[in-house]
Amino acid sequence: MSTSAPILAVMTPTREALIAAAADLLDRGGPEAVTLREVGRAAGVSHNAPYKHFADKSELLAAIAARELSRQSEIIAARDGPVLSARDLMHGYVRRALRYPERFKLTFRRWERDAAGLGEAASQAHGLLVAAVTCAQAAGELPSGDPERMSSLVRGLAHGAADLALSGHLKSGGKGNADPDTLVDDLFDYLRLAAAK
Amino acid sequence: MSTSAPILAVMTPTREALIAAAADLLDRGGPEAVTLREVGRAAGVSHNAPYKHFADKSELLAAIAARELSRQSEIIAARDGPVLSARDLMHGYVRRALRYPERFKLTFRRWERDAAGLGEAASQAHGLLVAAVTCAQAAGELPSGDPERMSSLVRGLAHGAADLALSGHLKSGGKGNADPDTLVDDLFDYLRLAAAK
DNA sequence: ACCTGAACACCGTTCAAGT
DNA sequence: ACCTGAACACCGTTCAAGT
Repeated sequence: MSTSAPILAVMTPTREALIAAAADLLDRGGPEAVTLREVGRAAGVSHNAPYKHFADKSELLAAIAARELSRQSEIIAARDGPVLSARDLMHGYVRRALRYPERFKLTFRRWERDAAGLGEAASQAHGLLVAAVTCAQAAGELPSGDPERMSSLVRGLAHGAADLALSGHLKSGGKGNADPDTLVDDLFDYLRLAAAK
Repeated sequence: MSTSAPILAVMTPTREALIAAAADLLDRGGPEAVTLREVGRAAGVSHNAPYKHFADKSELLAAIAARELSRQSEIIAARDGPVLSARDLMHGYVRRALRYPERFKLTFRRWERDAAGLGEAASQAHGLLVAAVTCAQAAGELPSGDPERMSSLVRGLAHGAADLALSGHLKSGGKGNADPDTLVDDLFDYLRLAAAK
């Protein structure tokens, strides 16, 4: 029974330490602070030991992004309370983006290939949202229609609001009422109105 | 009368050539392709001539971002036809993001200071949207309320949909109906329904 | 005022060994 | 199988001059 382990957990300790060190450097000083030499130093290995675990620097960064997407799913799935609503899911999305801005920006870079199982981690997180949206549609809180499409709509807003906030493009207004969480609530409120026809 | 010139037009030709060369390198090969040496070569000057016009590399990149925001405003303002609707404005926003993905990503980096008049260029573009949103609210196409806040909502969705599309996070669905333009239209359709109470 | 060439420190990557 | 140290090409930045 205990022989089956999560796929992503199959990692040598050194590899995991390298990813952790790189993520830490990223959080502290942005992408420019992530040098393979500093990563190796922080992980207690030589400056080119990373090449035994990743093809190049880009692959190490992709591993950070994949880890971040997986953690997002884990945080949601590990809740013992009631299932999160689509609205709460999006508030969590915004919250994590604002808490780890550099990881957020890194996660949504334009990655070349389907590197480091990044696609699987992303679709798993998206699946949880689609389920929550379907539930909200059944309750009449969201308009009916393709749940995938509705999920993309609400996530598009949450993602854009978070990204605009991080890049400082949401504070032009004097009242300061346009923070990402407010916009998420606004959208859900309007969608409920639209659902009531 | 003709003595007053646009502020951003006050630039030495070399400075402008450096920005153009850097933007071109960015479009072709992403941020990693933008090296000061290559920029100088493309502009026909030495590899450190940029330091006579910009404090460092970051300031040159910020100048590209500011130019991109200004152009966005110019494109909108230079139309001789009828004033663009808020919906068309957002379609144009998505269109430009997909056409120049690297510039789009660069524009929404987390810039340190208010570098290179980036803030002014951004608020000018935002002002055009607020005007269009106010107009749509008067016509009953959008719910009433603070126009700034409503503008942030629609731009948040357009921005997020474009960014998700660029990073490949919008193609998970099988039907492929979740492209950014569709999401923009969906939002405006739902908002019109909500406006009709 | 604007530009150049040499120089320095640093980084990604490779390679020949080492256990 | 995993790691190390030296080496190479490249890049951002600085500086002393040059016109």
